[in-house]
Amino acid sequence: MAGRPKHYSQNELIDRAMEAFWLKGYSATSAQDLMKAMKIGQGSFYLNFKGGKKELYQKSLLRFSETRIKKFDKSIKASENPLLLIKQLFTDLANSTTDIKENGCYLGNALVELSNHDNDTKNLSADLLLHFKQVFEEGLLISKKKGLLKTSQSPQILASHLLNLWNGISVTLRIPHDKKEIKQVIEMNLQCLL
Amino acid sequence: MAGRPKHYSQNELIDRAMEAFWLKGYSATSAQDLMKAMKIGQGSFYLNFKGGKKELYQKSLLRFSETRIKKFDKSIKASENPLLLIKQLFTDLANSTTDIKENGCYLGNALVELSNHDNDTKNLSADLLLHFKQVFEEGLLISKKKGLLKTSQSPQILASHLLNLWNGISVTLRIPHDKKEIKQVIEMNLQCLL
DNA sequence: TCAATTATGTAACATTCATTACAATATAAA
DNA sequence: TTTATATTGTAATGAATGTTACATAATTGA
Repeated sequence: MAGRPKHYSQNELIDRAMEAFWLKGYSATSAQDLMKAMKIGQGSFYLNFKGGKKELYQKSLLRFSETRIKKFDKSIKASENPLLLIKQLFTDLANSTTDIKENGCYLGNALVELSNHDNDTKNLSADLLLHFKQVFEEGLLISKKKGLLKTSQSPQILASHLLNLWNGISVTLRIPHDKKEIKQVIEMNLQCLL
Repeated sequence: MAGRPKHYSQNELIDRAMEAFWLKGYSATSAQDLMKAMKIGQGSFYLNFKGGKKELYQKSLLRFSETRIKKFDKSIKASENPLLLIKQLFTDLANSTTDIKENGCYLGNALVELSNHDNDTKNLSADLLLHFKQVFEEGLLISKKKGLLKTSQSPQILASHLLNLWNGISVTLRIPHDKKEIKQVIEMNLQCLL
């Protein structure tokens, strides 16, 4: 117990690595890219992440969930009208005011790229996306109790629909498009939340 | 003009390579994987595809479009009721009777994996997906003329919705799910085609 | 001040990667 | 049969990969 102090916290490192991974995906982001993004050398890299690149990536997926999705979860639970928050999430996505921009969903990208050749990481990203879906369902259940959601469609199916919409838009935004059109599509897809 | 005859047609090679790419994606599929799948050596590989792996991949994307999407296009144009064909496409997707199974959309995978680090290939896959969308729109226009599509929503927006639904389901299917639930989601999303 | 401990930076490593070079092989036309 | 031409298989190449080893540096507690 003592020793030379670290320059950075591990979470800072992970956040910087996440930026790099988000930009180019897992395979195309080299260990050198990562160390450059984290501003550390190889020594520190393999000291902090003994599992190397793969461990770092998985930790970045977890951190993504534990920051952004948890944040959304809390705001849903604290909100007077969760339906509005959900709608806002999607209009923000279309407006690219979030940092997702044209880089897709961080979890969805992992799911697509690593399916069929890294089962551990695939399962991890899938689990985290399922958690995202649960947050949707929670918001819908609360809304239903409050009388804000009047449709007879079950919150479970609606949550599944919302996760699917999220996955779709995250991909569709990477295709050249008219913003208005995407917004209309989103609005159409949210009509069921009445 | 003479010389030793080829063992295979180039399209046969591309089809076999496509299987390999579909399974593991672009980066994770090595040139050796490809030659093994195509059952040829390095000599033949670089003779047929002078641009190497990248050229082969792009040709596989084009071939995907020129076989499957064109096939769908023709059946749409020949159909009495294009709406039914569109619905069938999605229910087939949910049932995984197509060869997409859990490997996602071949074009969508390319779009997601290669965005932000290979612009040529990204643009190619995006273009081909836009063509897919046009086929949807065509089917909707025909249906409207025939009086099969009664909604006031424009075919353009509906086509955009269908492409987005396709992108979404292709990703969502990779998450552990209940088939019934996905089918309900699809049905809900096709309600607008009335 | 010295020892123990932890972090950092550099050099080296083995492996894999996509690709090239080239000799051997097989066919068609002359 | 010979010549020209095209395909195939093998060996080799050079660059990039992720990772390990280790000497150096910085800090705390004794």
